[in-house]
Amino acid sequence: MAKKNEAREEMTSEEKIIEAAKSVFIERGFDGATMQEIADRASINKAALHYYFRSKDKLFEIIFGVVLKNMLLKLGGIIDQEMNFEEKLEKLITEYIGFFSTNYPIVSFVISEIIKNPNLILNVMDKTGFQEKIKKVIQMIEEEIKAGRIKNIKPQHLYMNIISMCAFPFLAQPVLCGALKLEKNQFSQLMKERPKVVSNFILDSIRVKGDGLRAK
Amino acid sequence: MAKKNEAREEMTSEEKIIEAAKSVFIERGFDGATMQEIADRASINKAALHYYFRSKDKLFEIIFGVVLKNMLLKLGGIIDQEMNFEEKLEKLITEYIGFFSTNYPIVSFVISEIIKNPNLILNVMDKTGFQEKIKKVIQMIEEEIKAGRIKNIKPQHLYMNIISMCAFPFLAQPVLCGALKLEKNQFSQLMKERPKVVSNFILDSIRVKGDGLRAK
DNA sequence: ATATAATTCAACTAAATGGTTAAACCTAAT
DNA sequence: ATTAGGTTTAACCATTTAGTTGAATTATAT
Repeated sequence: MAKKNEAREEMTSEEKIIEAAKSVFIERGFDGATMQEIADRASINKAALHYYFRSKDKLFEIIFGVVLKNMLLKLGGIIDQEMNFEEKLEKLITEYIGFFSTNYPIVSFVISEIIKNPNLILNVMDKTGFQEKIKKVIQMIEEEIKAGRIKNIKPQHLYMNIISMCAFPFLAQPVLCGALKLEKNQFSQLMKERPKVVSNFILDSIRVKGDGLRAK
Repeated sequence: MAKKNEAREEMTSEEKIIEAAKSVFIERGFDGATMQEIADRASINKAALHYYFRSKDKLFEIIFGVVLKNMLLKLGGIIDQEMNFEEKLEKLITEYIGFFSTNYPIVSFVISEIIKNPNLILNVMDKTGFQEKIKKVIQMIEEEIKAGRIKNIKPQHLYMNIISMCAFPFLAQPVLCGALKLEKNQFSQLMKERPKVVSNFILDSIRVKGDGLRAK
């Protein structure tokens, strides 16, 4: 905590505001956030807030852009190393789950706000190179299929399957815990196992039959 | 539309309020909703709103309870018929996807609000018998495993996989469309295929090897 | 040191919003 | 018809909130 306070001394007001606004918006959403709380959390006056960022909308637009961009950059930066397909897939899944387990408040914030206002993505998506990264994944899948190393499935479906199984359990955590009667630590335990489980689940599904050597 | 207006004439104020409040809360969330808009949409005075439901909080509590309960009842009522495991699984997936494709605003509303205030589930979950329904699914999976008809996987993980692949694409629809460069109609097309795709994907994964007869 | 510009602040405004009140209005039952 | 009950309304209140203002303060350059 000493570190954070030291750091804050050296931060410009603008930086303090951005950090504060990020945390408030993520915690409360656009409607739940107030300029006052953002100002308080940045340890500045509310008027200074308007001095730096004209309005709540402007501020939100910027914060949302930053948050979404960072998220897409992180998610996009995962699939670069040279490995074979199975290793790549396992790596991807493991890192996705790691990301979502740490950042699900951000993901949930992004999804909620986008559902309320779908225009919000349009600006950001292009600037991150995320689409190109995903295209690479799609192409990789296509090649594996063409080479007959995995079963035939539309790459978009496979990608949706992967990201769904990695992300959804964290978003729906309270509901799932209720439905499955899980305590928090039981849920955490399941999530620790999950990278292996999901990897195996997917590989078991898409590996071509007759490849009995690697099976189980 | 005639039907809706006719119906509204016969509705009590209380019913009109509940319907209006439901739509406003789902559309805007608790923070984004205003009592005025709810009153307007119910075609009554704002004071009448407070006459029937003391406060915004009280009204929200009731609406949220109703919405979540209906959702859980629908999701829970899907798995009753007598069939074999594979048929049941396909049926479950098909109906889940059908439900989420129609009701994702509700699902997203429920998830967002619960994330902001996890206490909200506690009350409702018990009253719906949802947990018992899920327990049945879990037991069914356990039996299949014990009988050696599907591979060994923790039933909770399998259930999470199923519901994730059914629900998440709709929640993340705008993001996925952006990432995969899909037009709305292309996305709809994918979602039409999805019940079959997901069913096959799961069955391919959990069927025991050597059962080459049914494969592909 | 002084002038200039950037930054911060306390105090304010205007609009929106949740909630209240008291009177008016129905609608049965007597 | 009258009355007693629930129901509806317009007008109001108190609080919160985004946004403003103008003065004070701090840093920066001359």
